[in-house]
Amino acid sequence: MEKFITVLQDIKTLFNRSLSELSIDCVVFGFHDEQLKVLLLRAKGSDSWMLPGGWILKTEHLEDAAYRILKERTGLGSIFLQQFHTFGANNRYNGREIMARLGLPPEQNFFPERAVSVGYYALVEYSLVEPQTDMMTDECRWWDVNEIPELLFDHNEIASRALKALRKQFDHEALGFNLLPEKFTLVELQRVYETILGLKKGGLDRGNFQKKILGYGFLERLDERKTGGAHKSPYLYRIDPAKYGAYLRENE
Amino acid sequence: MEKFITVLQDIKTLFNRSLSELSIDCVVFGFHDEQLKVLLLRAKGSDSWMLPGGWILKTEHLEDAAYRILKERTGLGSIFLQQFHTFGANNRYNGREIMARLGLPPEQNFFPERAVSVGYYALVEYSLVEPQTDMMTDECRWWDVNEIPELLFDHNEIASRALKALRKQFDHEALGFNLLPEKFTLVELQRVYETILGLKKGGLDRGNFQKKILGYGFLERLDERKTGGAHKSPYLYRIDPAKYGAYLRENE
DNA sequence: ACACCATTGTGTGATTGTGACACAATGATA
DNA sequence: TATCATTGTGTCACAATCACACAATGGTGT
Repeated sequence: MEKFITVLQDIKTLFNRSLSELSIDCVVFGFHDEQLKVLLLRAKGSDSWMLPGGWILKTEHLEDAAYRILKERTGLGSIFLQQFHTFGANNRYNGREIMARLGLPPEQNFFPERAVSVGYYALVEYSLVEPQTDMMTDECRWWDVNEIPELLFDHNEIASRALKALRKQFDHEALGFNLLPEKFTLVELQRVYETILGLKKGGLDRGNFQKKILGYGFLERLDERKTGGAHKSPYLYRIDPAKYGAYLRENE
Repeated sequence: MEKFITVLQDIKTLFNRSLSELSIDCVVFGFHDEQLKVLLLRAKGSDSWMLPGGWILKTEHLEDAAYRILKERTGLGSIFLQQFHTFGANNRYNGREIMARLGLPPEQNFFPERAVSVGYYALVEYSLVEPQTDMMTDECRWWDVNEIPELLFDHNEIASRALKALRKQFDHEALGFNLLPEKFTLVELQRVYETILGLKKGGLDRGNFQKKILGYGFLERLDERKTGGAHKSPYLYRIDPAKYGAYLRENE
């Protein structure tokens, strides 16, 4: 109970320093085992899962807040991060409900009556992430994107909308490698695309996919090959940062 | 001065009923004289122009707030409205600056220290709009999108980002008719597309444009023709709501 | 050591989509 | 009634995409 009171003090201090009506929620995507994954947190002392998120400090740029929150949860600094929608249903959140979930008297609610949340999605390299909990949660782990449980608040809607935004952006911008290690083969990249677009293995024609991706002109073929498979070993590729920058500028 | 005090009372009341750290700004697009137009407001007693916007009521859905603000400024109820970005630079807005602009002592600032703003853009039929001022402004009129003056706060950035978002959405969704009257010719629609995409008259091939648009399958050709031109009179078209709904569902 | 096999790198031909252009039809004008 | 800008529609070349083919290759099993 002592510890609980300390936590509540922390929260009160946080609200004093933050824009208390406005939060950020992040949908962190990773790729592992030929599956698209999402990072979720379990609320302290409950079975309820939620997206990583937090309040924006009064002195803080919105985007900096998103980077800070992701850094706290994943340990990663350099991340592909994209704002995709702001959620403002007037019933999407309820301070009293949170009090109740924490086992506190709802009538003493000190959370804001209502909050609007800015949604970001992130693409990260799965293997580099070390999921970390915060003071409100006691578990943080990856979930398969097709097996997301019922989440708190409107987080299911946020997650599904993030996936939709991700798919849309994938259609006309080359982003797949953000989910892969620095060096990767073209077939690995193809699996990322197939998974995100909801296709089965081989749903994209291998030859055509490789021609298309290489046609963008920002992939650099290394002399190195990936060994270990019982077959011809494929070349490894990596992003050429200069050429990728040029590609981004062309496609505005 | 009496009136001023009344206005300030109004503002204080408004803040008590609203999420005071969070505002909405709207970029209202219209089409007239073969030009894309934006609706701007002039701040009371100054030469400074700004976007229509406002605070979100505590009990109000974010999207309802955007519709309310647009209704107040344009008199229109049914509008194509699209959230496109949320602006959260920590220096984008300054309560003291507003006080100064209103000719009030900055140290008595009662505006929020900082505000984040959700950006919406709207497509409206130019001829139906009756620009209306509010208590903070004394002029409201259309500006050519290429002649937007320097605006207050970060409104220039919001406007240019809205235009970018509009162009992007135009690329892969049929929206042009939202800017036109109920009945229109295909060449009128073509001019809308050319203007928004930044092309000159005839920049799109007429034949190909018509085939493409009609190929979407949601335009209904009327028996009526548009007369008055010194040439063959073109057919009028209108949206078939049922078929347009089907088109939207297909394209997710 | 050697045949085998899944996979890779690359090529080819068919199909589809798009862009450039052509032309007869038409409605107002003089 | 001839003229003319504009409209409705069609054709054709070219580019992009798709479906498929095949030799090359690195590991596996005998």
